[in-house]
Parts: sequence; structure tokens; C-alpha cells
Amino acid sequence: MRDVAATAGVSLKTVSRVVNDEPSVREETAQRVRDAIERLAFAPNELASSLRRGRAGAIGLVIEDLANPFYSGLASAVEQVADEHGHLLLIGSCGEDAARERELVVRFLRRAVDALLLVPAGGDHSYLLSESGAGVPLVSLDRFASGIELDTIVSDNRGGARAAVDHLLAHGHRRIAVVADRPSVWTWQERIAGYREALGAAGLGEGDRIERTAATADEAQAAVAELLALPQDERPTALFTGNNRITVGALHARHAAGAQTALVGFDDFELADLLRTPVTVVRQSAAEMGRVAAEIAYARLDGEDGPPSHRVLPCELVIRGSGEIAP
Amino acid sequence: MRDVAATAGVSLKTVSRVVNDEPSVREETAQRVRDAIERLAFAPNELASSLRRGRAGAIGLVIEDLANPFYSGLASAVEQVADEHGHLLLIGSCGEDAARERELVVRFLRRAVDALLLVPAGGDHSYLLSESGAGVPLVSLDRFASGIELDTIVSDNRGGARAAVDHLLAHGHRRIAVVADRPSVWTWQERIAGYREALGAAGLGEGDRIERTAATADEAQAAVAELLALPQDERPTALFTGNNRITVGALHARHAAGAQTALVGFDDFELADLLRTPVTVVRQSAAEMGRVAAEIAYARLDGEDGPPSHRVLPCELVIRGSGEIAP
DNA sequence: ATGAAAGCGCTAACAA
DNA sequence: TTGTTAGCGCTTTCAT
Repeated sequence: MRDVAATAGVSLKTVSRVVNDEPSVREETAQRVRDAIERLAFAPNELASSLRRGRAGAIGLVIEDLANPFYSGLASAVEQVADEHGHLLLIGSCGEDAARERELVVRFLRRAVDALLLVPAGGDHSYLLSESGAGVPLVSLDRFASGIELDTIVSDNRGGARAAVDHLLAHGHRRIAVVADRPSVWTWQERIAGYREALGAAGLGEGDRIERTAATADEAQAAVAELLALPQDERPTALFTGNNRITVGALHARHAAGAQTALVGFDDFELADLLRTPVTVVRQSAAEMGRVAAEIAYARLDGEDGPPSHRVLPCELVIRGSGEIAP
Repeated sequence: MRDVAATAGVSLKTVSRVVNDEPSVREETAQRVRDAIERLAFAPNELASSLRRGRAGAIGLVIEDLANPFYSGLASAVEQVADEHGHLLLIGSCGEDAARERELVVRFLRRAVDALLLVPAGGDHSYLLSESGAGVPLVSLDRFASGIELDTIVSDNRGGARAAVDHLLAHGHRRIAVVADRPSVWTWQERIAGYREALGAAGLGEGDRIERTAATADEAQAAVAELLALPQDERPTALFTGNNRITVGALHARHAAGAQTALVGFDDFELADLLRTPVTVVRQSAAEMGRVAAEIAYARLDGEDGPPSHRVLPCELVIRGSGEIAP
């Protein structure tokens, strides 16, 4: 930049003005500077600029697993909003590991990201209180973070789960199993609660619950294989699978067992309509969630204050066949 | 950091040494500094550190579309390698837009990323020659960048395409249509070339080619719907779909038309085995590609020199049913 | 083993 | 409209 200034015969600050499109530079001067920039192939250092300004020109996103379509859809929406604001996007996956999540959060904040969005893994998040003293907008997506009040946007997990199980009940099922994520995760709690509420409303009690957990598609496949191998009078006639990974595992197990067990999954997925038995799902929109979360963050950056906001996005039951199989 | 130094009664430099785990600090001094860090809740500013060091502690990845499972799988693998090296990951999608790609590349370089991986969109990439003068390792994934020689890692697109079409030919097909991506993209050229080679080797000529392009699943669905609506003596009896988006679109069109047209797709996808007609595909590994590309970048950072390297990963034909349907 | 001084490349604040 | 000065928070170099 010094070289550009010398070449153009102006001061450093004038070059800075031109680079940043500040007004109040005479057009003729600006042109001279632009020529010099061109000739020297000058590229400003955004790191230095960020340091001086105290703003990074980037936002951070911490998710569980970039390879999971739910999270990549979410990330894609966040990316788009960031881009509209001229920001770059730092992404990190923590794989439901609280320690790793914290590490990523800390590193992002140390890079002075302008805002931080995260899908909180299980565990206490009060550490965010001190980490974010700096006033960096913090938004929680998909789940509530425990131990701290943040701007949060989630799907109506409980309502969606209840709709799924109600649907199965309405089709005559009484032995309905749920396979869901780790209990430490907020979404799990909600989805399980929805399951129990629906059973309860149908007059079914604790003894009628069949609850399994699975963290991966493989674990889900194993769990469902076990369920389908139960003696007929204990075997569930219907499955409620608590997320997209679990649904995939369950479908494989169901296929391997040659079973026609009814199934409703949480999370829609591509080609669900073209499966051998088209899959009935509770749909939530990862993209919408990502978009809204990013917009909340930018509203905060824009000076919007007030207490942490909570947004709940509705879920939608998409009927395709697998949920309408009779017991 | 100044405050920490004052609190611990040492100089700035000593704090810096402790923060960076440099040796040659007496343990007792180090402990005093660590106490001060703790008490003041000091967090070093990575931006400042990066500026001074001239290295960002991050790498950049430019892909086409984060919401596409192929690219998110690739990104996930890159992320993992970056993490192993203590680096953060900047991601940007350019949606096959050359101008947007360049913008992202420039911004990443201005942030002094330590290495840059990119899936080159169509168009000339000689601009990279000047942009990367700084000696930042540049690796091209999934495609060759035209106009510049870069470390590049691709799948054997031509071989994979040829295997797909050979397979259809072996099952008696003679009117085989290909639906592939934009012609400006390197992978398209290779996959089309493989298609033509296979036809040629079977004694079929230009007149026997049925070639369509589609950039999205929707466009592919429309293109395939048209093909399937052709009079029977012109209608293709088999489809070779050139990427995962196109396969999805084609499957929908095929289903809507109630057709039993044979189909082999490029790119494997989840649940392909559980579709009504399980889908035969040519599988490539996005994860492997991402991992290897990142490792090449780190090898370069490690001082490895020599001319740009080319790595070609093999593809694998996965037989599931849709490719074995008779004409 | 520790510290002082200089400066990475830029922009904010103020001055001319 | 343009320039000067100071300094963002850290690390390098060199001295002690």
C-alpha cells in the first residue's frame, strides 16, 4: 500500500480511501491511485484491515457434521446470507463433542468473527457467558443451549414428533417404537416428549413405550434390527425414527428383515418419495432455520437490542405411504 | 496481553512465549503468566497473530454448492484434515459462476489463507497465476483448471463414464442417452468423452448419440421427461445420468412417466439400494478426493516442491438393478 | 531466560 | 480534498 501511495504520489490514507470506496476523493486522484493499484497488482490485506477495524468481515458457524445433509443445508443457507452482507464464512463441525465445540467457539471468537452461530452440542453452555463478553452476537440453531439465554431458532420438535406418533396411532398402531438421538441433546428430549405425549393422549402408559437411542445410521440399523427380531407379541408394529440418520439406518434394517413395519421419520430427505415404500416424514426446513438465524445475527449487528428472542418454526407431516401401513 | 504482562510482572514477549508454548521460559515464570491469563480471562487475538506471522492459520475451500451432498462430503473431509493441522476452514460456494469463484479466491488470498483448495468452475483460470504469486499452495479438486497447471486431484471420469455405458451396451442397449452437466465444465467433457468412446467401441456412431445437458435436478427432470416422451423408435432404452443432481431429476421423470428405462448414474447416493428399482451407479469418493487434496496442500506447505502433481482416483461400478434392465 | 524496540498492513482521529 | 500521526495486538530480531 505504501508502494501504491508512492507510485500515485499520494498518501497512504488516500489509497486506503480509494480501496474502501470512501467518498471525498477527487475523481482524478482516485483514478491515479487505481492505476497504481493495477500496475503494482496491489491486493489489500484483509487481515490487517480487520485487525485495525476490530471487525473480521467473517462469521463463524459451528455445526455437528458437515457431511450430514441437514447441516450442510443449514450451512448453505447461512453462507448465502453471510455473502449478502459481504462476509466470509468459517465453518467447523464438532460431532456432538462438547469439548470440541468449545474449542471451535473459542477459536472463532479469537479471530474476532463478527457473529457466531452454533448448533449446541449437549452439556452446559454457560462458558459462552464469559467468552462472548465482547458483545459478539451469538445465535443458537436447532437446539436451545443450556445454561445461557441466547437468540435461538428451533423447529417445533415436540409438535412434529407428536404429529408423527398421532398419525401412527390413527392408523391403528399401539406398539410404536421410537429411535432417537442421544438423550443429552435438546432435540432428543423434545422428540421423546412428543412421542410420550401422543401415547399418553391415546391412553397408553409407560409400559407401552418402546424407546431406543442411536447416534448414527449404523447404530440405528442395529437397534431396529433388534426390535424387528422381537417375538411377535412384543415387536413394534410401527417405528418413529428421530432424525435423518436414524431413518436411513432403520430403512436398511427394515429392508434386511423383509418387514413391512410402518415408519414415520423426522426430517425429510431426497428421494423419500421414490423408495420402495415411499417414506412418510415430518419435514423441517434446515435452510429456513439457517437463513433466519443468520438474519437474527445481522439484526443484532445492526444494533437491534432487546432480550434474547426465541423463534419456533413449524414442522409439516408429509404423507407418502410408509406411515399409513396397517399394524 | 499488556495487562497480563503487567499483572505477571513480565514483559510482553514473555507472555507471548507462554501463549505459544515456546521453550526457554522458566516454569515458575510461565506459571505466573498462566495465572495472570486465567485471572484476566485473556484470549489472544488470532487476527493480530496472523497478521504479524503472515500466516492465517486457516485454509480456504471454494466449491460449487455446499448443499450438494457431493460437495459437502468433500468439504467435510477437507475440514477434518485442516483440523488435524490446527487450521480453521473458510468455505465459499460459487455455484458454477466463474466471476463469483474469482471473487472468493481473491478474498481468501487477501485474508492470507495458508492454502487454497478449489473446484474450478468453467472458464479460464490463468488469473490464478498472478493472484497466487505469494506462493500459497493451490490445489484443484474434482476438475482441472484451464489456463494454469495446478496440483490436481480428480476421479477417473472418463473411465467411469465408459464403464457405465459399456455396462448398458452389454445389457443389449443401443439407444443410450446421456444427460450431463454444462459443457464448460471439465468433468462434463470427460464424461461425455467416455460415453462417446464406449458407443464408438460398440460400433455406434455420431447418429446414435443422444446428448442432453442439465445444470440442476429440475432441468434434468425436464430433459428426461422429453426423452421419454419421444416416439418409441427414437426413445432411448437406457439413460446415463452424469451426476448426482441429474440422477435425482431423471429418477423423478422416469417415475412420473411410469417407465422402466434402464439407468446408470454417475455418483453414488444414500439409499440408492432401497429405491423401487435400486440404482446402479458409478461411485467416486468425494471424501477421498477432499482428504487427498488437503494432504497435498499440507505437503506443499511442508516444503515439498516439484512440478504440479496429478492424481486420478478410480471409479467403481456398483450394480444394483437399474442398469441391468433389458431394452 | 528475559526484555526492548520495531513493525506486520492497515484505518481512526484529527489536522491542514 | 488530502495528509499526518498513532496504534490495532501481536511476534520478530536482537540485545542483555
